[in-house]
Amino acid sequence: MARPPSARDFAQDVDEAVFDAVEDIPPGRVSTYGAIGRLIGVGPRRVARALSQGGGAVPWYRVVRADGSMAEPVRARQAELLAAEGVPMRNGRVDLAAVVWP
DNA sequence: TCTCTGACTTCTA
DNA sequence: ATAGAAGCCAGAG
Repeated sequence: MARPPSARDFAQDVDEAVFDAVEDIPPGRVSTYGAIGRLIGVGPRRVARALSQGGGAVPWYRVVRADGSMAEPVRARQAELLAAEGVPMRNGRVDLAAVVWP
């Protein structure tokens, strides 16, 4: 639709970029909020927000914190899903050195 | 307009 | 390794 860009459209575009980057993560690998945010050009909190809103359509569980830990609300579920993909974990934290995705 | 909050990160002690 | 503080981005009241 020919229509002047608005702030809301821009935000939606950023969300798409986040989802695209998350979908691009191969199975058995994980990435971090900060890494994705830097690739896209937004802050890590913006990535987390995008996933919390519409992460249901993407492998959000392949996104973990910078230190390998996971978000509280989904921590148990995420650990289960990652373990199912063969992601090595250590005391509740993902072994980023082994599965981190550039 | 201001303030609070959140699936975050990084620095310093 | 743990803890506290500052920074950053966007939505809700």
